[in-house]
Amino acid sequence: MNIAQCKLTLSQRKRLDILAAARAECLDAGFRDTSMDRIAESAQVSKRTVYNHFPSKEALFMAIAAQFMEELRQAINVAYSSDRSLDDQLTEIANREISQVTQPDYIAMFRVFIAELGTFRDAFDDLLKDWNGSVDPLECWVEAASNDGRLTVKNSALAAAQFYSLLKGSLFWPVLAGYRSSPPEHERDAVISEAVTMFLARYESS
Amino acid sequence: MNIAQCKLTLSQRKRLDILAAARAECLDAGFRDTSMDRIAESAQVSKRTVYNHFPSKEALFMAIAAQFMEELRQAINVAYSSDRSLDDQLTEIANREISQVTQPDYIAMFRVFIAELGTFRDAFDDLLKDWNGSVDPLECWVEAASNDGRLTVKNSALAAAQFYSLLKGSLFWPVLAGYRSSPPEHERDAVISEAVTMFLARYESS
DNA sequence: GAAGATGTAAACCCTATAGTGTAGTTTTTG
DNA sequence: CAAAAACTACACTATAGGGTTTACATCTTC
Repeated sequence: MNIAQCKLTLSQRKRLDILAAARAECLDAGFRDTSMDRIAESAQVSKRTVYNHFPSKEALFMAIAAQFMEELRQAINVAYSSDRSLDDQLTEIANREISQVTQPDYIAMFRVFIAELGTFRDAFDDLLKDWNGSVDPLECWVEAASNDGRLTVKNSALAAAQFYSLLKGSLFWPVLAGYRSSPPEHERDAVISEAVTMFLARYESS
Repeated sequence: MNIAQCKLTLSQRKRLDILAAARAECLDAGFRDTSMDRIAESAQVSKRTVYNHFPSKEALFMAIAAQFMEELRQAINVAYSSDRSLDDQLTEIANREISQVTQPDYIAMFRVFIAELGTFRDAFDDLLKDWNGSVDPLECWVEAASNDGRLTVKNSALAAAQFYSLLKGSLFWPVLAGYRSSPPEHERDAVISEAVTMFLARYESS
């Protein structure tokens, strides 16, 4: 459970230990079903120390959420290339997206957040504000391909959303919602390939 | 909060009152954050009566889940028509699906279930068993249109899933996950129209 | 090496809530 | 109407868990 020691002060190390432990416990049992006592024990830290770093359970949870979103911000940066086929590039984008989105931890964390949406809506809204402000890399890609004359797209934001929808609608959301299990590799590939085909059938310049 | 009186015995009425109250409280605050006392009060029933009908909070919750799924089973039955344009028929299917799926109560209930997924996974799996066994009406529609020679589809299940994905990926899932608010009417229409266009661009027989 | 920040352990308070037991009242039913 | 079944009010148990306090130990930094 301990983080690599590095050159951090004891206090900083403990803080990271607490965050890591809290996160692990959340993924394992959900935020509601873990207690500050358990988190402290799992982090090998006294309960009081937890409260020294985080004034309340709520604050600890929001710190986890912020940390998680920070990780997601390492966004997929797919630059458009006029040399490679569109099919190739879209398949690569899709594979990266799906790799991220099918990680068990990602799904579990997402579920935990949805579960707490009712309680923490305001705090979440704050976190989402700048996230929603950022530009979607796929949208940029679509625009670039459009400017290059290889796609005919009017609304690139909508087109990008459509592509994501085709992927996640089969491979992510139903798993998150718990009405199907994680898709096997061959299905993953089939869905991606069909999404690319459909997208190009609609938007590729003739 | 009372159900229409009809010719039910007192006991039956109470049972329905309890279910309705529990459901309302769930939608309002989530299952975890409502108590049996509150449910009893809201149903205008003594707490003991609640426990006479449902042996535990868990049992009560699963009864709500079963009731909810039963309602959803009143599935959309869109018969394929060889007279009407495909565009028209798909738009109608989409509108019905989206109407259902954008109801605030539907979304809230879905969220509650996701929140409890960790705790009740086994019980949910039982509920899902026969739900997953049933045939998807859109899949039937696609097959009918295919047999009629107006669509060229190899995998109709996947094609149906793609169509749903295009709709829900913009209009439902992000709302459920809480990272966007309910879409305004004009966006709803635009997404539906673009989904239909994309679907036909891919599958309509030339 | 001393001051001040930080960590530790354990007891403690307070509140919420699932679930039960009981004694008495109302509704259903034969 | 009488018996059985269901409902009610209410007190009670048991437990969990967030958060605080205290007395003492350890680490960081000047």
